[in-house]
Amino acid sequence: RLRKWQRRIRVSNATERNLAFALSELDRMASALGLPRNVRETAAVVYRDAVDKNLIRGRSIEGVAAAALYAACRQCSVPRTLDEIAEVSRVSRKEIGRTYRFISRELGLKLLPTSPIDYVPRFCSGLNLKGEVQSRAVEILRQAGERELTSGRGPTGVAAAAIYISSILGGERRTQREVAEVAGVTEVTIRNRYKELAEKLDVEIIL
Amino acid sequence: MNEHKPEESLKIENIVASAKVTESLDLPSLASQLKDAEYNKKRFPGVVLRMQDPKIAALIFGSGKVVLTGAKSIDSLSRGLEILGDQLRALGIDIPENLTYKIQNIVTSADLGTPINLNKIAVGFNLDKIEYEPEQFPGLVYRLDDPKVVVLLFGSGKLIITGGKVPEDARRAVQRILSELSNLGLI
DNA sequence: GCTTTAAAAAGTAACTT
DNA sequence: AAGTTACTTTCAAAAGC
Repeated sequence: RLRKWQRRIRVSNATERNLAFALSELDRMASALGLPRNVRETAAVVYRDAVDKNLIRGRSIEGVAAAALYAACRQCSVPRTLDEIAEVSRVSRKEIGRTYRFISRELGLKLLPTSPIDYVPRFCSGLNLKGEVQSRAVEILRQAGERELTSGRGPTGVAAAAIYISSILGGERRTQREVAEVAGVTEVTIRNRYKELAEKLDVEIIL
Repeated sequence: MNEHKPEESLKIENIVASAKVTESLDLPSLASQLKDAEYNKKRFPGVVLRMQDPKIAALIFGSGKVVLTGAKSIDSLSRGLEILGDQLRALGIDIPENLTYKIQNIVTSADLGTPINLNKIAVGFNLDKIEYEPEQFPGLVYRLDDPKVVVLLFGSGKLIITGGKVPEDARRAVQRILSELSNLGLI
């Protein structure tokens, strides 16, 4: 019947319109965060999967888009914190986190907790630190992980402390304030993590 | 102190219970007559009454139903309800002598006595019963089906068990977690 | 889902001294 | 840099938006 066709067309239009809006949102947020294309594409796949499983019901397109982008960053090993995603979204950090948990579970994303190591490249380039300093920071974090110095600590704080230490070891010292700035944590946090790493990893530093 | 007997470290930190003390209550007059009462209908539909003796906070509703929170033992919870009943009777309200209540949630703390690696637990335990986002919160959230409680595990080995209805739920939860950790060689 | 209550855990944040 | 306060997470009930 004609009615049926009109309805299909209407639904189809709405669906396409919503998808187009979601994709433009993903692109807008990704651009604001300077994310590479593969992350945007991953986010688009996550979003489409969420739509296919009707996970949008009762949720805002923007919320799901933001959660999809957050998940995509983690899947691609270029994590952004919930706060960073929230900064370029109109949705609150709390809502993004809640939606992320939901789609993550429903889509079976099985994402492991974010590793501090994944933050090293971004933070180091933000501090103009060479690859050698970067490698040393990664090594410090690897050891820290083995010695249980990362349990319960914020990944960004631990990564920042490791970078602070490696920048000194590599003769390219960055102040706690500079590192804190790019890592988005306070100097107090860097100090606490740094003291812990320094004493438990016998990485003696002469200042 | 409790290093070798996690079960002896169990401590009830808070009990939430509900009860029905009468058929209906006039909250505005209650709020004005009770000393430590607080009432802002715009903010919350119930009267908030804080008791000092057993340090308990009571939420009193117009339906005659009440919620008690803050009790650290079932005994103090009972005493708190009795005191609330007496205070209402002192205001000339008919309140039954033997008030009954229902425990809705018990929050218990415990200590495994040994630090634990949350990352390894996050990998070893059933992924869909666990949530561990150190960026957001330092504790690992573990949802058990039996007993039906939620446990927060910390790197220090300390735990918070919540959602239980009886004290025994916390003990069983700790027992189960201890065996699961030893089965995985994580403790 | 939100509002209000209470309480612990450990990390991080924001102020004040 | 030390202290203090406060917020993150979990839970449940209540009446109503």
